[in-house]
Amino acid sequence: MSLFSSDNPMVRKLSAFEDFDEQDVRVIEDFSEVSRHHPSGKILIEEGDRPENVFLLLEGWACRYKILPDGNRQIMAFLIPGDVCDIQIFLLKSMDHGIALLTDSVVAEISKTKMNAVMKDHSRVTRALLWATLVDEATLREWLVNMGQRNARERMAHLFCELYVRLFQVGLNREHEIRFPLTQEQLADTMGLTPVHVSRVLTKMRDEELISIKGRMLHLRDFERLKQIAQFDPNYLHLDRRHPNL
Amino acid sequence: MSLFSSDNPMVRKLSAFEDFDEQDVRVIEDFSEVSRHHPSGKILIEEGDRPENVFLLLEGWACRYKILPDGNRQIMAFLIPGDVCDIQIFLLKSMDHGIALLTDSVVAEISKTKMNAVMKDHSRVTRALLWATLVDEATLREWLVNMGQRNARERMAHLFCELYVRLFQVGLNREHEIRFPLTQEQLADTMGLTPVHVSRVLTKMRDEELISIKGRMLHLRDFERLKQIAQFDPNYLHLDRRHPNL
DNA sequence: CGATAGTTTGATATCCTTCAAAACCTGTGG
DNA sequence: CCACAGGTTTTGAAGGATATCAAACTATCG
Repeated sequence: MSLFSSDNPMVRKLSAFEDFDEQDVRVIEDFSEVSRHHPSGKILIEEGDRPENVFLLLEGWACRYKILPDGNRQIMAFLIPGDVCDIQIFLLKSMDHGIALLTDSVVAEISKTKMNAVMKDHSRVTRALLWATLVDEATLREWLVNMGQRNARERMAHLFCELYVRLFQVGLNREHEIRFPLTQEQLADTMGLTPVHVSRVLTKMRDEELISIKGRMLHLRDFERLKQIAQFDPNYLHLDRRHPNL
Repeated sequence: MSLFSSDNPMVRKLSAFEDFDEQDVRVIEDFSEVSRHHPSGKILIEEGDRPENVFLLLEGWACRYKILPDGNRQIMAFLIPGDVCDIQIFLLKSMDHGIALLTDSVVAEISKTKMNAVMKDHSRVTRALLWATLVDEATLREWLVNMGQRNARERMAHLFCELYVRLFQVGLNREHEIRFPLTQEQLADTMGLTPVHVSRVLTKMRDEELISIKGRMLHLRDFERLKQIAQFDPNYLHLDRRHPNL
């Protein structure tokens, strides 16, 4: 939390990296000034689009995804409150992937001019935004490790641990419990598995009292064992300043 | 190629994004000023290190990798001449992965002060460096797609296509032929497969006259079919300005 | 020329997919 | 409150892709 605390999810998130002063906090909160509700399923950016704005998620979940010619879909990231879709986005001529909402959400859009102005005048905020970009990239690398080196059960455990830590960071957890709006099909598209296999693995994990899922809530009943199964090391989230022992 | 052409691999690479003037080219070439030879296997950065310099690869190959507690290794990126290891690296308190040389190489190190000075005074170069970062991230996403949605044969084909295009971009290809220093074990660590299976798949691809490998050179004997097998779409490399039809 | 790293091959086991059907939710209209 | 529709989850049987283990073979390099 910043010295001047805030319930703005982006302030909470970036505070893991930088101590902000009052003005910094105002600058970040300002990003959320103009926000809109959008329904689940809404596509914020489509592959091929020329990016016009930076999106900032205030409430809800979104994902980055790519659809292959054969129709298969790969989800490459989840966005949760406080996350932005790439602040340097304007450098690209066209998007190489899409971003879609997974739940009804509240989204702010930041114009190119506003983003440039902030990056010119507010070095601490800029540093924090660039740090967030590095963390996104590190997360992507860890997902690659997840796919390459872990089996279905370990992958699942790893994702649960990551999401818990990230939601914790923005204050959206309860005690070992988080909102979990993903369908098993979306989980399958995330992990490179079939929904059938996801179902089997989840059933097994429930039987072993590792987790329970009901009503779109996920309860990590044995966080320690989940971390161990996943060989989960949160270092890649680069949160050490705040939460030395998650 | 830039208006003021250069055989510096970084100039060649970044020219895919930006037209540089003479001074820009000098700034980029200046990064290579102080360079050193290092032997294959040398670890440039180890997981846990506090990053001190930005590394720029001038000759040779390197990889980003992570080693899990159980000893398994995942390779998460290949660096080829012209590639840098993350210009924002100083924002991190410790590295979440290592970078090692895969061949004898020539490497330049750029100090924090030098990098900061360039980013302050040379906007075109800075934009190009940030673009390169975005491309690295996009490549990581494509690798995730590769792992999640493609089988061993398709993954392999995809990697070959990507490496050919990237080496083409810095002028290090021959006609459908590139240097290819990777062992099958390294390929396995890249694709999340066993060396045994990599061997079988490669043997099959050779039998089908898709590729041939001898003396650490890779020949793409049927690039069209490889692209098709991999569903290779180079859009994620964001090279459209230069090579509209690779 | 021998030592060592790298590659190939075979037999068998495991994980995950595929296909198909049934069961279970959840929200909606009557 | 019920019935139904659509999406989601579960279950079973069988097949395919990749792993594992072990051994032989082949480059490469001092």
